[in-house]
Formats: sequence, C-alpha cells, structure tokens
Amino acid sequence: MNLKQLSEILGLSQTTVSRALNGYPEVSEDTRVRVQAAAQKHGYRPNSRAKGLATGRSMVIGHVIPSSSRHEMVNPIFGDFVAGAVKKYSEHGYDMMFTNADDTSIEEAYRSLFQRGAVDGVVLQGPKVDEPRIEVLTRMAVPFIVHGRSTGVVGQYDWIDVNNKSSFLRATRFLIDLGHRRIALINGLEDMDFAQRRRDGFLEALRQAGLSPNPELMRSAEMTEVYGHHETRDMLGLDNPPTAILCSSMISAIGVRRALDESGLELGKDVSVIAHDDDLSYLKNGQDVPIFTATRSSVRNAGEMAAEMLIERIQSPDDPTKTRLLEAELVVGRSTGPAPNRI
Amino acid sequence: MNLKQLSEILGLSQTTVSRALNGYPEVSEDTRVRVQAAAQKHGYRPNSRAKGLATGRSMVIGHVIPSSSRHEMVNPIFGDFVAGAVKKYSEHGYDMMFTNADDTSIEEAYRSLFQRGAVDGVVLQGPKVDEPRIEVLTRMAVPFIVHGRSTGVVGQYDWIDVNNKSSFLRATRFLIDLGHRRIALINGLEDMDFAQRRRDGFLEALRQAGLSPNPELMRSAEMTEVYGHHETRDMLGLDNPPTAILCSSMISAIGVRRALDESGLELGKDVSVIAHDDDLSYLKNGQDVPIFTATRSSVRNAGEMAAEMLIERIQSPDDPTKTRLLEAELVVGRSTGPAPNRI
DNA sequence: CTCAATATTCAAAGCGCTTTGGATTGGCGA
DNA sequence: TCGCCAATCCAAAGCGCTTTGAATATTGAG
Repeated sequence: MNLKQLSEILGLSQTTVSRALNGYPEVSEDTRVRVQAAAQKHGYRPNSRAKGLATGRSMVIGHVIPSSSRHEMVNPIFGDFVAGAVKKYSEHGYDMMFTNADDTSIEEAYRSLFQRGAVDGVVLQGPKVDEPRIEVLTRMAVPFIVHGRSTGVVGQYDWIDVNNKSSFLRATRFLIDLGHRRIALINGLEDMDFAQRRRDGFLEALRQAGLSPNPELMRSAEMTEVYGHHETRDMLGLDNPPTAILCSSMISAIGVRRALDESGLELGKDVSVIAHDDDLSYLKNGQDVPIFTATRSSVRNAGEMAAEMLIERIQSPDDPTKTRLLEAELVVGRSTGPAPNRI
Repeated sequence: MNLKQLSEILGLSQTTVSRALNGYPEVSEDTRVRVQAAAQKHGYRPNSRAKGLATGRSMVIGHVIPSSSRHEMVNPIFGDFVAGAVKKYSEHGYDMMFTNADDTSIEEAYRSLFQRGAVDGVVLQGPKVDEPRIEVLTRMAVPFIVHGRSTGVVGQYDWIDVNNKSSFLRATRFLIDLGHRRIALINGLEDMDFAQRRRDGFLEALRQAGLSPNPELMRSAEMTEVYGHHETRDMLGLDNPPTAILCSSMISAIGVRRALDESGLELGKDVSVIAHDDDLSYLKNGQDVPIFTATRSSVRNAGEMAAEMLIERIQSPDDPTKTRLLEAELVVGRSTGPAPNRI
C-alpha cells in the first residue's frame, strides 16, 4: 500500500492525503479523520526512503563500531549506552544505525555514513587522546556528539562526559585518607581519553598528598575481567604489594576480587578496592549496600542525554556548542577500609 | 556531489556513470577507469536513500530493542551478538538498524520497520515460548531469522540456536556423576524459550538419575549479578542447602560466587557451580584454566552465523528454511568437584 | 566500400514521497 | 446578484538514483 493507492481509494489527491497525514492545516478536519481512518485500516506506512529523499532528512542517527574483536566499544557499556540513546531517538522519531568499520578507516566510515545521506547525525564513542575523527566530522559539517572528550583537540564540539579526573581524584584521596600509601591503578587503555583523565586525577591526588607514584602499580589495558585478575595477581606478587586498588571498571574489579580471593586476602580489610561503576543494568553494584566502593555514573543516562543533545543539534545546527560534564557519585561500600598495619 | 554533477564533469550521461560505478559490462574499460577516478577524486558517494528507492532494496537489516529498562536483550550478550552480526553485515554491504519499541508493541515495531521499507530483513532476538512475532513476520513475508527458537510455534522458519537442552542435561549429569544430589538451577526468565529448554534438560537429567526435582531449588529471573547473589544466599539458608548450582549465565554465576564467598564456602569444594558461558569478549571464563566449569558457546559466533543465514535468505527468499543447532562445549574448570560428605 | 553485428552511450521513465503554485469551491457582505 | 476571501483541494515538479529501450559509433566480413 503506497500513497498513490491510498489516495485513489479515498478519491483524493496524493497531496491532500500526505498533508492530512502529516498534520498540515490546509485540509479540513473531516477529510483528515477520513484519511487517517483509511490509512489505519489499510496499514499504510509511508516509505521511509522515499520520504527521506523528498525531505532531505533520513531520521536516522549513526553509530560506528570498530570491527576489531576487542575494542572499547563492544563491551558491556556499549549495550547500556545504546539502550539509553535508542530510547530517546525513538521518542523523537529517529532510528539508530550501526556501521562496521575496520580500525584503519573509522573516519572513512563516518564520512561515508553521512555523505551518502544515510544519517542525519552521528555519535562518536570512545574518543582517544587527540582524536582525529572530531576534526573530520567538524569539517564535514555533520551534526555529531562525542561521548567523552578528547584532550589535544582544539575547536568547539558538543560532548557529554563524566568528570573522570575529579572522580578519580576524589576516590584516590578517599583511599589516602584511609591511610593507604601504596595504591595501585588498574586503568583502561592508555590512549583512551577517559583513561588519561582518570590517571591525571589519580596522580594529582598522590601529588597533593606528597606521595610519589609508583610505575609498577599503574597498569592499563582493555578492561576485561581476566585483565583485572591478572594484574592483581601480578601486583600481589611484588615485594611490596599495594594495600589499595583503584580500578577503572566493575568488570575488571570482579577480576580483582577473584585474585584477592585466590590469595586468601579479604576485600576491604587486607586490600581496599574502589571501582568505577557505570551502573549497568545487568551488573548493579549490589542492592542496598554496594559491593564495591565506587565512583558511580550511569552510562545509560549518559546515552539518553547524548541522544537529546544530538537531536537538538540536528534541529538547530547553528546553536552554540553544548557540553555537559557529569559528576560521578562516590558510593561507599564494603570494599574499602583502613590501611592494614604492616611493618 | 551527486550523480548528475559527476556526470556533467565527465561529459557523460548519468546512465553511463552509474553503470561504470556498479560494474556493468556495457561500458568500455577506458571510461570505467576514468569514471572511477573522478568519483574517487570528488568523493562521490551515491545517496543511499535514492539508491534504495530505485532498487527497492535498502541494504539494511533491522533489530528491535524492547524499551523496558530491564530486558533480555540489552544485556552483555547483546553487545557480542551485535558485534558478530554487524561484521558480517558490512562484509556483504549491509548496515544494521535498531528501532526501539515499548514492550506492548514489539510486533508493531517489526511490521513498521519492514513495511515502510526501512530494512530488507530482520533479526528476532530473545524469542519466548509461543513467540507471537514469528507468526507475524512469516505472514508479512519479511525475511527474518530467529536467534533461538520458540516452542509451540508451528510452521517453518530460519533459526540458529544453541542446544540448550542437551547442554544443560550434560551439565546436570556431570554434577550427578560427581555425587551431587541437591542441585539447584538458577535460570533465566521462565517465559524465555531458552530458559525453558535448559530447565527441560536439567529435569531430564534428574529424571534419568531417578532424582526428583525440588521446586525450592529452581529459581528464575532476569540474569543479573545481583539475582545470582540473592538466590544463592536464599538457598544457602535452607534447611538442606544445595551442594551444586547450575547457573544460566556467567554474570549471575559471579553473583553466586560472591554469595558463596560471603558464607565462607569454597567454590568447587563446598559447593560446585556450572555456568552457561556465552564467551563474551569482556568476560572470558578465565585464561587457560576456566574459572567456572561451563557450557560454552560463543554468542559472537552465533551473531556472525545468524547474519550470514539472514543474508542468504534475503538473496534467495524461496530456499527451504534453514536451521542451525550449535552444541555447547562442556569445559571443566575449578568450580566443580565431588559432592561433600554431609551427614 | 557496404552493411550487419557489436560495442558504447544516452534520454527518459520510474521508485514513493513532499511541496510549490494554482485551481476550485463555498460563504457572505454589499 | 456580484465580488472577494478563505478554505480546500489538486497537478506537477523534484529529490538522486537505476534501468529500459533506443540511438550512435565502431568493427569486421564480404
């Protein structure tokens, strides 16, 4: 069933039917009702490609997934961010499109997605330091929003980010206040912007307390469970192991916990752990009492906000750039306690 | 830059340029090279909406996400399945589209997605028992594939599924062979088809061993970490607690482990645990030695296969239906051991 | 050198929608 | 009764591409 057929059934022109359906005023209320009833009855749905061709807008927002099997984006966080975003998209009549790109040509993927008219805007996830895609997107004049920021990129762009530095500063200070001196950082991949900011916060807190950082206690890699486990085991084997661990992800923190268990160490007593908690729906940080003391910020929520900001940008391309910095909440659970009195 | 402009630059007709770019034979090799060079140089990309309108195909495959915040689909598994699928899609020139739907109208969402021409086919994820969407999609004659199956649905359709029954039967038998008699099942939501099949396998193994199932030891809900923890705590408090637990997800199994730790019970000694492991990239079941004894089947792999099967279906709508049953592998880790000798 | 056969190229129609510019109708005051 | 303004409705153009049917250029056999 297409417009033409529907209009023939109704004995009206395509113009009138189209207008009736799209809420234009130059059509009588009677006909509008009649048209809507008929459309309903025959299950008419305007062809979105034709509509897009005619209007010049696709009502689709694009995301790019790097194809390498292990990468920051196809992770548990991804699902929650997307769930938040897609909800807002649909509230505004947008769909969501994913394209795959091998790591070498992510820029190319964005460019293609937009220039061939497949999407009205894009979301840039997982920005690295000096992220080149930002400049590319700016130059292309495609509406976009960055989930995160990118140190080293000059120029304005819309972004939404957690205040990674302040939250890790706060978490580190919390550990220091508990008497910990040998504090480890199990961080995400170093070239990711968020990881860098977290490290900055961590180092800043040490500096403020007059402590000097120990490179042996600073690890970084893809934030898997196995990684958290592996690094923890490794550090526990040091001559002078850490009494506290700051961990960039709940997933890795689970690995940390496993390593502690294996070593017969008690979480929150022998070793304190603070994790960053993205508040994933499938991996809640406990019910009433948090499992881990954590810096918490809902990534699903961030997805919703990102979606709304992007849609605003699409609708008003000339507005000044908007940015949003979310403060993570420090929730205190049972994974932290006073530093043990070792000799 | 559109076709018209490009053809004017080249002094050729749109027809010829289009054919040169799409590899049709009725264009000389010289012009083809010239056209391709020019297209490259000017960054020409055919408008996908226009192309879709003209060809009647959108080169997009649709997925529907239920909007309710907690649901089977927006979970860690989702990310890996999608990553697998999108990789294959892009190899075949397809993009992936997500639409959101509130739980009441998932059918409606599929219908709309296809009938308005937005997608060439759809993937149906998380089928329930007697899944109504299957019949809807069949009637609409939209190419689709089900990830999973649906007990109670008559008629043929393409699907790819893990042999949930046999893997849980095998896992249960393995526990029985170790001497366990009080075996608990922490399953997914009961109305999900996979959960039902797993329960069937579990019950079948008990039956074969002459054991009678204990309703108190059979739990089902959304497979979160907190859920695994909660049910385990609860069951450990029973007069006669289980000596082994079969768990439908790694995530929940982590919660199980936490509950055991809290109770001072040793995993694999006091209580044995077998989990179903979807082989998620961020939640590998250990490195060399598996953390949990598990029934393992890569969901990412399933995503890839599903994508390929769907694309075949789109290309040959009249082929007989294809189905694929994957056998999970039983990997033995350190979470299982002989049943303890309680009085 | 001709002419049919083949190799290239092109003009125009069509995909299903929106939207511009115009036509038609009815109502109402003069 | 006439004229004018709203209120409705419509025909046709256009979005950017593919594809049909036809035209033109080239080739090779006779």
